[in-house]
Amino acid sequence: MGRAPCCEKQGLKKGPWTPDEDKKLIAYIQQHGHGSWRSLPKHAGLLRCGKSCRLRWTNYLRPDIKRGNFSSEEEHIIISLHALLGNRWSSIASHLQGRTDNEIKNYWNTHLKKRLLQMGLDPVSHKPLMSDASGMGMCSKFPFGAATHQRIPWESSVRQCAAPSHGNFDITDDGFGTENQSSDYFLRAWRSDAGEVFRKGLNFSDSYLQQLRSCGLDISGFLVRARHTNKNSSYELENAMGSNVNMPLTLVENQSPSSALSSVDCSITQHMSFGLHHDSKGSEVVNTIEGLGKCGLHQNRAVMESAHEPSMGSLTTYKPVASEAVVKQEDLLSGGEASMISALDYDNHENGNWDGGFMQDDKSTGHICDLDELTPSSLQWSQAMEIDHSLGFTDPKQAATDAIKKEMCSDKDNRDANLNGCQDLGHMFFMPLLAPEDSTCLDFGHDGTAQLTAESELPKCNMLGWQDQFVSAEASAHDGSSGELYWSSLMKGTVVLTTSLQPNCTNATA
DNA sequence: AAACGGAGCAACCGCCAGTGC
DNA sequence: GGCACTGGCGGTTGCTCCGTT
Repeated sequence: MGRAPCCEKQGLKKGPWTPDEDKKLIAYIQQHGHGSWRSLPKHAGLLRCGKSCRLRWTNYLRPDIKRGNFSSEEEHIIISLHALLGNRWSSIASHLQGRTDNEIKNYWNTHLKKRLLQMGLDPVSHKPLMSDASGMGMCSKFPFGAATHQRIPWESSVRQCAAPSHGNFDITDDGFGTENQSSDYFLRAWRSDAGEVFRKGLNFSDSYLQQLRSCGLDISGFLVRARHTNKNSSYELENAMGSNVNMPLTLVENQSPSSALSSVDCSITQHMSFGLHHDSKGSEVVNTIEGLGKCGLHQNRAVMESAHEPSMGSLTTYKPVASEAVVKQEDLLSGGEASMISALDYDNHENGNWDGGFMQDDKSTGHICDLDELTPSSLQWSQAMEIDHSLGFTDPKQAATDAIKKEMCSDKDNRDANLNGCQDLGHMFFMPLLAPEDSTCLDFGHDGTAQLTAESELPKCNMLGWQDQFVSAEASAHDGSSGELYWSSLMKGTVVLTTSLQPNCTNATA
């Protein structure tokens, strides 16, 4: 196999390796190690060049090579890392035990690249393809492609659902003004025909949910019903598929990473709106907006539609935009100012200039409003969002993250690309600002990795504490040892946040 | 059954960075 | 600093397999 040799060297064989050659190579390396690849063929009795021997060994004969199909998790990691690292196959391979760069490269070119194209994503930039010239049916039918931000999974789901029953799914001209900010974009989507499908779903009519399922849409992570079950423990959540799960640290979804590409992103953020905040009086009514504030997600960054049912507490569905990020608020605040803050609202404009502000609970309305007097300038935000500054959290475990950081941030261009890549992928980062100590919250940090930490060692109410909780829970959902790696992959630009946090989580999609 | 074409993938090529002299 | 050598990496090739016509 392989192409014909372009320059035959005297007496050196090229082309496919025979079993006999493989045996010789394996036997020699097992006994002597490979040493100098240049001299190896001679010593091993092979009529090959050293380079060919090295390639054969590293790509095929090495004992720790993992053969066979790629798992969904591996696919997920490859896509995520490719979004961040590009065609740096060896770097990607270093995060996949037993996989070679060559194998990953081949798998990308033959499978994953096509899959992204089918999803309407440019396999190079991982951004949406433009709808006009691409000729892709989905894009031309549903003009989401013109949006300025990453097409996120929810949008695809809306499209899929809308396709059979809602032909007039044009949200580009609906009287909502000309702004193209993501929040408005989602608002328009929400008010569209397809959005109505979801709004109707709020009724939780079994027959209607069945209809939604029958049109091929996975809405399991989209609609959530919440009820505070008792004073001390968790909120009971019921998603649209009728499954019940318990907070804290539980995802509605329990699906494979590959299927998560279509919806899990939503489910996690929905959880963020619940269960984060324990009412000090143990009230049965969940104030979802307050919950949003507590997790650092500003309501204006989400399309929200809520219905209050006295018997069930609040029922809220929303979808936040993709460009949320973590900021270390201590860099911008001092003293008592922090106590006024209930949320962060921030985004990154195309020019790399961070913008944002602090949010405060408005007790009169129950909503969160801008806290203008504390809103930092764009310059301050830009400085705060500098990855080595605010996103490089100081932590005793920092040494464990250095290697990854070095790889990600080897130069400024790469560093910026990495940061932007995360945002472009719709990766959301949350910070549990001033959350009460008994709160339960998921936090997705940006320092690239995290160590597994015993529960008793978890710091309360700080960034790394939440991070560790996540990792711990995640590790328990997997096999313990993979938690750290998986977390690392998540933090390196993953498309979605996925997997269940508790192994006994009800599978909503079953 | 034969021809065809696409998919999959092992293997090669050229380039580059690191190292030692 | 310049050169040669080595190993590593990403892009590309072309053979084989397999499904379709």
